[in-house]
Amino acid sequence: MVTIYDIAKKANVSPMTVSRVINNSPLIKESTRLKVQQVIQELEYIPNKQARSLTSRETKLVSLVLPDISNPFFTNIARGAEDKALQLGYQLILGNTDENKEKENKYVNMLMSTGVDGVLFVPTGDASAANLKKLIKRNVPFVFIDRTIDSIQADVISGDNPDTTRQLVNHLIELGHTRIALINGPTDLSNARERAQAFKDTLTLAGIGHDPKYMIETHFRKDNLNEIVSKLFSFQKDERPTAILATNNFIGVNTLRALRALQIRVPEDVSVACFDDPDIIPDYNPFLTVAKQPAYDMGFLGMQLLIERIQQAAPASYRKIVLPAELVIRGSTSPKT
Amino acid sequence: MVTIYDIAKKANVSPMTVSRVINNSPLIKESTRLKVQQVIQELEYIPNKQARSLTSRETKLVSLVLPDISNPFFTNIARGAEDKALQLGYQLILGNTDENKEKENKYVNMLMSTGVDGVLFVPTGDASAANLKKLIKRNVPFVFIDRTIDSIQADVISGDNPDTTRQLVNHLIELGHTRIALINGPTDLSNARERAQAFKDTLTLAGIGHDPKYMIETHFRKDNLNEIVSKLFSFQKDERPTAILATNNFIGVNTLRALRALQIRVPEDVSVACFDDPDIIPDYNPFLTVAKQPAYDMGFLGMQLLIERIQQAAPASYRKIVLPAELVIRGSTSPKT
DNA sequence: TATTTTTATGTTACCGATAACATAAAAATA
DNA sequence: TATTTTTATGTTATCGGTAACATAAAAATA
Repeated sequence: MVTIYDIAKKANVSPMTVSRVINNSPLIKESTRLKVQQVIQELEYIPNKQARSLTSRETKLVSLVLPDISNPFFTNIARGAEDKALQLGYQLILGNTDENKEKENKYVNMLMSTGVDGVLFVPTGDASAANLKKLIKRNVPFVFIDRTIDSIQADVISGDNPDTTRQLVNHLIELGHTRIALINGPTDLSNARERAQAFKDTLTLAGIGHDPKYMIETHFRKDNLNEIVSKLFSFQKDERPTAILATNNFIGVNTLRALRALQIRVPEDVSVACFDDPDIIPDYNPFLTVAKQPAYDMGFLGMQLLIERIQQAAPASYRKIVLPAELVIRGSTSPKT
Repeated sequence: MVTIYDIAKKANVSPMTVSRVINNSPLIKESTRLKVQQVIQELEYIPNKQARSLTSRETKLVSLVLPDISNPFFTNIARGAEDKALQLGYQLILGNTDENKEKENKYVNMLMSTGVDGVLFVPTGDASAANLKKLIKRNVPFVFIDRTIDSIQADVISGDNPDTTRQLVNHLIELGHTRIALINGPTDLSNARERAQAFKDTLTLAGIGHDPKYMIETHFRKDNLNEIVSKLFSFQKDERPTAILATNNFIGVNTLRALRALQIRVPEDVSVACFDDPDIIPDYNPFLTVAKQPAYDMGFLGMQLLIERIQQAAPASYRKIVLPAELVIRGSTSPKT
């Protein structure tokens, strides 16, 4: 490996002079600069970042810890985050937690050892607090994305959960639905809690009221929901839901599949809407009515907040950026029959 | 930051003893080991990987350089690669080239500086050779995934391009199509070349023959193909293609969109099939007939080959693993009318 | 008990860069 | 020309680990 010592020897200068040239120090004579740069070119020298970070105390590495990159919502977040990171000279380390606290813990430990300068973080649940406290102790800044942890202060980028829920529920109400079921993620996640609350509030405000039997809690993962859905439809005919709101794309698709397995037609027998598009390149005939959260922008802005924080260019008080979603009405929702 | 020196002082041993405990050296007295481990726990010591890699000459970082993580084909590759990396104790740095040689070059330079132990590489084209030669010079192993570069030797994981093309073309032929157009990626990419060749061969073998006017070259990116498609349909009626084969998912969707814009119906007026599903969670009613390449496995196996290579556990001769695709027939292809 | 061997621990130097200080050369001033 | 100031370069120590060698303590052997 070519080092500054090799360059120094060949250029007849001290290693420190080479270092100065590399770092564009202004106190270098033009002739020396040229001579050294020439040798750098010649030997194809590339600075060793590990050595550098030992003194500089920064690695120019950041991480994005999220549940599953193959969820298109997170795929877009990742793309936005990587774009911003590259633009600002950082490299992105990716981690998939699968909503699993042990995996999350493993990543946090590895990342601290690797010395990442900061983490864009989608927590797996309230138990993430312990992991985040480790980061705080080590002075590793992080930014919450999509979800927060009440007990931990940090910058936040999230969708507008109350407003988005309201949009979706009101869309269903406008179609004449009154028995609307909510299939939600685990309520130890802030976004699931906020969506559940807004769901109830919106129904109450519309004078419909809510009933716990229509509010189901499951996971934000690919899963089989046959049992849950069949239970919803085991009610008496005039008690069965005529619409289902799924609080993320995986739940939306899980629900569609369960309905198909149970031979319940969509939208004839039941309307279905969800948060986030399951398709990243909407196909010819996308089917699901969704509220599209601006995932790419969330990743992009999140990375920006993070790097500002890393470079101490951020205000002392934590920022919370809430982005609106766009309702896209498609074939999976129709007027109540 | 807590270092081995802090541990050493508190435990009344030398830093080297601490280092030995951390690395499970067998020459440590049990009582010392316990004492040191106790202090490590107490001070929540975490080893500094940068310092370590300075002597060990490995960073336990690997990179995946691909065109665009938001293409579901590559999303799945990424997920597979990350899973394997984590399993073997490596962290994954992600890079999106957007099929752009300059971006690719930028990543390669950054990665060498960062000191990644290896790279899983989807080259952007023949011009990638220069970048790869830099890696070779620095002794950074890499594995090709999806595409190769003729002039560069390395392990390879790819789909079975000839066989997959054959499956798709034969499916169209069986439906009665004879005027089949190919909308392909740039033929300075090995996969595009192989697909073009197999396309011609399959048609020839079927006694249909091929015509350059039905073979279009474009990009493997999201793009507007209105012009290209409208040209194909500007032929006399009995010369117009009745089927289109797109060589990746983006081209497939681009084509569908162009056809819709031109009010050409699918599959009534023209059948469309492509490589790789555009949807990662196939929606309720996926439309496109596709050949699904096993992207997750490609990423997983690719990472395995790479890490074997890094750890010098690989055979001297380069390995090439070719994985078959699965034809999924859906509504975008139908018998010729 | 003295000597050798084994086991456990410590010392020193180094990985590749840079910060902080020291010094030499050149330019400006007296 | 001598002295001061400025500019350019060099030296030394350090970041946090570990390899290689050195040495001390304990155990085994003579």
